Amino acid sequence: MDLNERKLKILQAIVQDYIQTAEPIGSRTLTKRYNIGVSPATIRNEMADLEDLGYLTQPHTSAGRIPSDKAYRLYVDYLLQMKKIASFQRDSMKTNLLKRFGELEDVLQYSSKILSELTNYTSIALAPQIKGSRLKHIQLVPIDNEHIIAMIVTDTGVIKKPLLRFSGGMDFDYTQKVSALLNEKLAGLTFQDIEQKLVKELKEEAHQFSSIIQTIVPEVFKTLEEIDDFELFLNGTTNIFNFPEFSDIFRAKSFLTMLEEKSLISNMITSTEAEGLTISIGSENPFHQAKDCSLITATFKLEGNTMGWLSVIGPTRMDYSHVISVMEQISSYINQLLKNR
Amino acid sequence: MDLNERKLKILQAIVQDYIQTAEPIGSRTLTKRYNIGVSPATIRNEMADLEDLGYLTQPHTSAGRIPSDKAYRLYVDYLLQMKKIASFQRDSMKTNLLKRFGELEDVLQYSSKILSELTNYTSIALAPQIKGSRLKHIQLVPIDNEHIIAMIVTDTGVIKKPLLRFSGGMDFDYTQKVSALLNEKLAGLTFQDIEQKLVKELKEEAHQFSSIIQTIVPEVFKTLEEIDDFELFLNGTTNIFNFPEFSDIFRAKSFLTMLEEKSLISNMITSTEAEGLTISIGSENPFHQAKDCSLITATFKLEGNTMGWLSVIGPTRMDYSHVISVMEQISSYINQLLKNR
DNA sequence: TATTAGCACTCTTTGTTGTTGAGTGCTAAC
DNA sequence: GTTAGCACTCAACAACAAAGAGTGCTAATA
Repeated sequence: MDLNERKLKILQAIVQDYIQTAEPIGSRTLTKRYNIGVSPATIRNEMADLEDLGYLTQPHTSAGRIPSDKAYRLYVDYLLQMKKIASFQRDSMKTNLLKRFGELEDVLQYSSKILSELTNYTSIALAPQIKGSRLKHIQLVPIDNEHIIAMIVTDTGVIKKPLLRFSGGMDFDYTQKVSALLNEKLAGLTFQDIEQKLVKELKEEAHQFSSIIQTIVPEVFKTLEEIDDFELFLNGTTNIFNFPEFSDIFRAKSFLTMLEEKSLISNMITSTEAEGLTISIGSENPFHQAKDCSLITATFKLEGNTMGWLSVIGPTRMDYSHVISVMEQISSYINQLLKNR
Repeated sequence: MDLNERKLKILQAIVQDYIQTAEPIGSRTLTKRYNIGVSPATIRNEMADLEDLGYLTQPHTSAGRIPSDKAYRLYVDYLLQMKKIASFQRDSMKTNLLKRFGELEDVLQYSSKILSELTNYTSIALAPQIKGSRLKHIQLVPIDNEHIIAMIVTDTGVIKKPLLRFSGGMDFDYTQKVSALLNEKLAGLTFQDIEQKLVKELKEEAHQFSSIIQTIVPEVFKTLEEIDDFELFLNGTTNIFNFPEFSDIFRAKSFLTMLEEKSLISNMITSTEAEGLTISIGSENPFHQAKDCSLITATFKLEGNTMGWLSVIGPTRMDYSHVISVMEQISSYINQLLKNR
C-alpha cells in the first residue's frame, strides 16, 4: 500500500480544504467541493488507507478527517519543490523596504511588521547576539564628568551603547586617543577573541593608557555581557485570535505565553542553521509548547555569518503556500540590501 | 438619602469582595462573609438605595450587586487618603533597582517588569518623546566612507543614534570639529528650538562648515523625526488571562489588541499631567476600548520636565490597595535615582 | 420608626433528554 | 476495482426541568 496518484490527490484536497476551513472533512463533502472523479465510498477506502499510513487523523469516529503533521510535511515539500512564487506586491514592498536604511535590526523589525500584515500570522524578527560578531568600530564618548558612552558597531550592524559610570572625568582628547588605540588593536576581531585573549595583551602593550584601559575595557565588556540578549521583535501577536483553533481561551493563553518566553522563541528560531527558508511543522518543533504551531524561518547570512532571522508562526493549518511566497519575496529584498550596504 | 456610615460599610464590603471574587454578591452572602451587624433584609434595602445612587449595578434582577466605576472611585479616594503603604519587599527591590544605572529608559523598562511581576497585572513603561527635551550632547561618529552615526544624548537620558548615509567620506577630525561646534551652539536647547530657529542661524554663522552643516543637520533631524515615537515597553500582557472577566475570548482579544495600539496607549498615559500617582477607572478613561479597565499611572518629573511614565493596567476590579502600595514603593526609588544621577 | 422574617417571584446555571445530520465501515452488487 | 446501500456512531443543538441564589414587598416585631 503506497501513495498512488489518487491518494496524493485526495490528500492534497484534504490539506487545502482544512487550511481554508479548519473543519474536518468527510468523503461526501470532498467529492462535492473537489473534482476527484470517484465516489465517496472509494474516497472512504482511500481515507482509511491514508489514516493507516499516518497522514490523516479522525477527531472521533463519526467525524471527517484532518491532516496530520506528516501530511503537512508532504504538502510543504511538494510546495517547495514547485516554488510557485507569486509576484504580488513586489513593487510597493521593494520601494518601502529599500527606502529604509540603517541598522539591520531596524530592517528586520520593519520587515517583520510587513510580514505579519501580509500574512495575518504572528511574525518574529531576531537579531544575532553580539558575541559571535566582529567589532567594526568602537568609540568612547564622554557625556559628563561621570559618564562615558561606549558606542560599538559590529559587522552585523548592531549598535550597542553601554553607558559607563566613570568617576574622575575624562576629556574628549583623551577618550579620542583611547578610542583610536582600541580601534587599531581590536577592529575586525570577534568579541570572543577580544575578551579571551586580547585584553591582557592590550593592557601590557599600551602603557601610556594602561590605567584607563584597565578600568574601561573590562567595564565595557561586563556591560555588554549584561545587555547582550537576543533582540526579539514580535508583530501581529493578536492575529492568532483570527483562527478558530485558538478560540479556546487556554490555547490562546498558552500560545501568547509561549511568545513571551524570549529564550524559548530565540532557541527555536536560532536552531535553524541553513540559509534560506526552514519550515518546522507541529511536533517537529523542539518544544512541546509549539506542538500545535508551524514555524517558518528565513535565515540571513553574509559571508557565512548569520545576520538575522525572520519568522512566521501560526497554526499547523497554515497557508504555507502564501506565507512561503511572501517570505521568499521579502527575503530576496533583505539579501539584496545586505549585499549592497 | 445620603451615604451614611452603614452604607459606606456595606459598599466597601461589596467592593472588596468583588475585587477578590469577581462574582456579584448578594445580601445573604454579604452577612455571612462580613460582619455588618444587620440582617440581609436591611442590607437589601441599603443596596437598593446604593443602586439608586449609582454605586451598584445588577447584572440581572435575581443576581447580586457589583460595584460601579463610581464605587471604585470612592474606594480609591478613600485608599489614597489613608495611604496605608505596606513596606514589603522594600530591601530586595531597592538593591536591585539601584544596582541598575544607565539610561532612564532602561530603568523604566526594568521597573515595569518588576511591577507586573509583583502585581500580576500588565505594566507599561513609557519614555518621553525627544522633541520636548533638551540636547545634552551630540557627537558625530564616522563609521565608514558612507555612514555617519549621530549620537544624541538628551536631558531625559534618551540616547538616539540615527545612522546617516553620507557619500563622500569624512574623517574623524572633521566630524570632531563639527560635533564641537554643534555642541557649543546647541547644547541646552530644546529640539523644537533647534529645529525652528537655530538651523538657519547656524548655517549662516559657521561659514567654514557650511557645506556639511547644510547636509548633515537637516538629515539628523529628519531621521530623528522618523524614529521619534514614544518608546513603549509592555510587560505581563498575558496576565489578563488570570482574570475571569477576560476569560471570554472577545474581551481578551480586544484588550490585547488595544495594547498593540501604541498611539492609543501612549495618549492615554501621557494625558496625565500631575506628578505622582493618577488613577483612572473604567469609563473615566478617554478611550472606549479601555472602558472595562483601570489605569494607574506614575508620572516622573525632574525640575518640571516629565522624564517618563510607569503604568499598571487591569480590570476595573483591580486590587487598588496592593497596586498603589507597590507603585508608591517603586516610584520613590525611581525618584531617588533621578535626583542622584 | 427602623429592623427583620417570611414569601412569592425572577432569572441564571446546570443537567437531562431527544433529535438531527454529517460521517463512518462493511457488505453485496455492478 | 468501484460503488450503492445500510446500519451505526457521535457531536452539536435545542428544549425542558430542577436547583439555587438572589430580589422586592409586606407584615410582624422591638
